[in-house]
Amino acid sequence: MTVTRFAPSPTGYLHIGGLRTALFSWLTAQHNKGEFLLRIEDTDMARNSEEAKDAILKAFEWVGMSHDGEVVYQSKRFDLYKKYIDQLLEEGKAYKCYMSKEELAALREEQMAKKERTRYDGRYRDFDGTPPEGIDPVIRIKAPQEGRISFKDGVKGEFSVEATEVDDFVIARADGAPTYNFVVAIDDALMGLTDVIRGDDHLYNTPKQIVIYNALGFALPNFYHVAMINNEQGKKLSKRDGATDVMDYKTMGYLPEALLNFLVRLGWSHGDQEIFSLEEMINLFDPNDINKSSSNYNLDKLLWLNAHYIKEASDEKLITLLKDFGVDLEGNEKASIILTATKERGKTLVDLAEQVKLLTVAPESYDEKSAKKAFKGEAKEILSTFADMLALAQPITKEAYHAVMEKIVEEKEIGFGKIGMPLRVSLMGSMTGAGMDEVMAILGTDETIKRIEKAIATI
RNA sequence: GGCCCCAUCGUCUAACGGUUAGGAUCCAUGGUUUUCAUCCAUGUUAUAGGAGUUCGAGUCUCCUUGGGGUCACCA
Repeated sequence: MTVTRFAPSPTGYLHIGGLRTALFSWLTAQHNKGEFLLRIEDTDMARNSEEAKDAILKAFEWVGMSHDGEVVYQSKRFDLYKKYIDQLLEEGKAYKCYMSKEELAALREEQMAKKERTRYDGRYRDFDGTPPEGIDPVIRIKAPQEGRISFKDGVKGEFSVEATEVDDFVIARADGAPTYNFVVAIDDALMGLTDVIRGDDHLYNTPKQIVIYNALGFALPNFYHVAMINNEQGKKLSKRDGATDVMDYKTMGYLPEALLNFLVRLGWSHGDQEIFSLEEMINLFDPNDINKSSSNYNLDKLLWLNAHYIKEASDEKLITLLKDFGVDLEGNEKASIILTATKERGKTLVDLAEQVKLLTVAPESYDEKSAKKAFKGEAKEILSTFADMLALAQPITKEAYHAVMEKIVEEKEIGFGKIGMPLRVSLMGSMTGAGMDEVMAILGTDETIKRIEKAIATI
């Protein structure tokens, strides 16, 4: 059975790039009817935070990517890691290193001065003398000293490094706490991972983890190292490039399906297809099809996708979503007609909420340019006559309102714009928006007349 | 700096070594719409540069350039 995972460290919010690799992992699991596990990498007690962990979990909930089984916390597995450290020590595959941090720093500086690669020199690898006083040793793994460490990567292809590139790295700190590369290898193996899909910033951790897999006799999973997402200039994505926190997208009025559709197309494609439902993604996704090159983040496409998913969304769904944006249409008998009049005009839920408010809340003021253009000449008189005609006709449907408009155009022998423009500004405050007949049907006769009279008073 | 990875329209991407280098987005223009938006149609824009292999290179090789990653008792 296919088992994949996402393994964030709880030091901040869920990053948009992290969500993409998580999505790739999740899709791989779903496609193969396998499992997608979640593991919190909280071995660094100093940097962890409970809030960060909750924020990550919340983001997953929002996008609807559920994980299988219980969330695994590395901080609760220290006994387990300790057992493996002791085992390696016993088998002579790991050893205690008494080098102080100062000595290590000095060594590093020396190597840098000689423009060499900085690496531990293995001085305690075969040490059997008397250890120096007052130093709590770290535990280092005996990494191979010659040959190459190689593996097949599903994205990058065959990948290998010189064994000399991997030094005897620390697997347990002086205080006994295990380190990242050590616990990742153990957990990935013990949790039964078949496919490890992660950012390619982990590419160089893989040889280290392979050293651990080999020392402990674990079978290797398949590795997929996905290239990073950069900003539009091809530079590393930072906060200055806009939102990097997944939950910011919720605040900005994006639908999770739009965000996921956007992300799945970064580094992956299926012919000319742009729109993917979750089901289609699951059916079509294969991590072996992930592109090697990094991709750049660009908001245009996300906005386009979001507009698409808003147009597709059902009224019930939009009613629920809009509640977070200050608009409550629950129980409003005109909800449906309001949404059909507005949903094509909003690229985000924020936009959509504004459009809805234009209809449900009378304009406070009139856009200066629009008013100047619309409230001139005989506009005042036309509006007044129109209000009278409405009061008399008491139309209800959109068609009935349209008939009244046609009537005034005919009787006064004017163009449609002569009534349309001033009416629009009176009702909406500016010259844009939904069809007038639609708007009036939503407002109702009383409210329409009220807004017209208010406008007339300002002319 | 050492080691490694990457390179097609502005952006996301497609193209058994053989296509007029395709689609989407963006932008522009036109149509529909009394307006805006939607929708539809049309158009502009790309194989980073240089060698080589080949009858034939976006695709294979090498160099250059550019970008990225990584070199912790962080994860």
